Amino acid sequence: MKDHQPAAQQAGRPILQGVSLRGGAGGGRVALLDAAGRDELATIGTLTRFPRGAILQAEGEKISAIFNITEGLVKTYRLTEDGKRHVLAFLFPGDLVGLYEDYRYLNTAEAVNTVTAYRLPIAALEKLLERDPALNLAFLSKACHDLRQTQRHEIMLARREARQRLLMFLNMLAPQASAIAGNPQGAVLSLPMRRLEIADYLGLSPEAVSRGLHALVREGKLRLHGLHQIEVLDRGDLAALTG
Amino acid sequence: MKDHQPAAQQAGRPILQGVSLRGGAGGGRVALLDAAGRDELATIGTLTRFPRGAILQAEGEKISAIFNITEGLVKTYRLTEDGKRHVLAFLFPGDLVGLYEDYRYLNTAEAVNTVTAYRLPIAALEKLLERDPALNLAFLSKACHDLRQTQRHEIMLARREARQRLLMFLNMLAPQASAIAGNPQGAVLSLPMRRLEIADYLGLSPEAVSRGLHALVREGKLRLHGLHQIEVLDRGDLAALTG
DNA sequence: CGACCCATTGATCGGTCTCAAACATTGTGG
DNA sequence: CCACAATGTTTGAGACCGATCAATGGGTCG
Repeated sequence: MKDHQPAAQQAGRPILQGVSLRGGAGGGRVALLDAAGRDELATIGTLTRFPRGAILQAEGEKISAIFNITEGLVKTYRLTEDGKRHVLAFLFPGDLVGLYEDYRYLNTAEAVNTVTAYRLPIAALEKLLERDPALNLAFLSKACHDLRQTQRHEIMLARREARQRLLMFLNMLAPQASAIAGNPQGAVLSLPMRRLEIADYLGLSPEAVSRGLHALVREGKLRLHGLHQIEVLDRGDLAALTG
Repeated sequence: MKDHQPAAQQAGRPILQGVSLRGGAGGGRVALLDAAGRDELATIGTLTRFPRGAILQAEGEKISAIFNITEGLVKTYRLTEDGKRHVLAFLFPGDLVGLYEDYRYLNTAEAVNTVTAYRLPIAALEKLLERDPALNLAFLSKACHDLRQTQRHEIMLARREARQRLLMFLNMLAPQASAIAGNPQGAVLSLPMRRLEIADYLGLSPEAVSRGLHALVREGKLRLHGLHQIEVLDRGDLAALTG
């Protein structure tokens, strides 16, 4: 139970988090920027606030800035021609939003709950990256982190059964879980997103998500406290699926 | 990793390809390194040759170097505890192999056919990245490129029907296709990998891949010339799924 | 040229999607 | 503060699609 340290995040300053390319910290998520780097980003950035449902950036839109989340949860998604929506990632404080190609956003980014984020104009950011190698390295580290994360997501999607996708999903959220007093095996996961959003992330129907979760409850591995709090009773089953 | 031999010098020079972060080239895949950058990599690198089936690096192994492919095709995969194999990517000349975390490879990389690649020792590469901002930026560009590619792959996997996954797969290979003389609509795709490898990449059984391909043949959209050459008769259907 | 591996084809089974309806939660205005 | 309305969630029944198992045919490499 070493995690749970969002203490480092003041809502007022940029912060970049991820697993560093250099080892250390036992493979845990750490700050990729020192104070100087954060100050530099703060210089060019503007703190912005988004209510739930707000679109930070839309697929195909000409890029003007990327965002660094300091509070709240953001989802990025893409729409397919048959009207389905695929959620590519849930982004937390310390993450960057705004992958682009040919200076156009690839995905739509939407606030899942109330979000505060630093808006970093792309032109200023590029100049900064050109002249600050440390910042450049931090962004490279972050990109590699996101790449690893996306690969894990991909492996989740390759699982055929809803049950296993759900278990891997819960496992990915485990690091962010708060420990339960008196039960080191258990933890309470906070899921701010709706069932439909989970379904779009897992490539399932919301019905399948619901059925899967309740099946795990019946098996005695989970307990639901409302819709957005999940108590993991046996963390062993989850850990087995890290692959 | 016992079956690799140093290769002749003329087999290639380091080359890094991808869609640049800066626009230009109409979003096409371009060289991310200038001559100077390539020379720098050549200085620390060793050209190496791998026969089909050779393991360039194994999941969980302590990292010693990453590879820059100059010829041939590499697949990266991860094994799940139920014995299934998920292929994360097919890597072509101009690509990098060796994503790691905590200085251990995340995935296994295997040569699909005869491969030549530059072996770049990680320590030397890190030093180079520290003192050369241009190289650093090129690697950041490449990481973003791979991230976009992985997201496309993810969206493919989220498709429910085998037919659509196959179409998106062919569409991703389209840029590498050689045009057919006299038919601007058509192209010949080269698929060096086996059906099983395609299946592991698409999250399908090899039977489903076979059935899907032949269904497209029956519809008159494809023609097979042997197992590794696919002629695309109507490129329109593919383009519709760019996702 | 032969042996092995891979690719194809066929039949059955299982799991999720879909459609539909009951239920719970959230947000709103009186 | 409560009641109502609008979403969002859960549960059920049937259809569809790919996985699996099994067998045949074709390529490839020694």
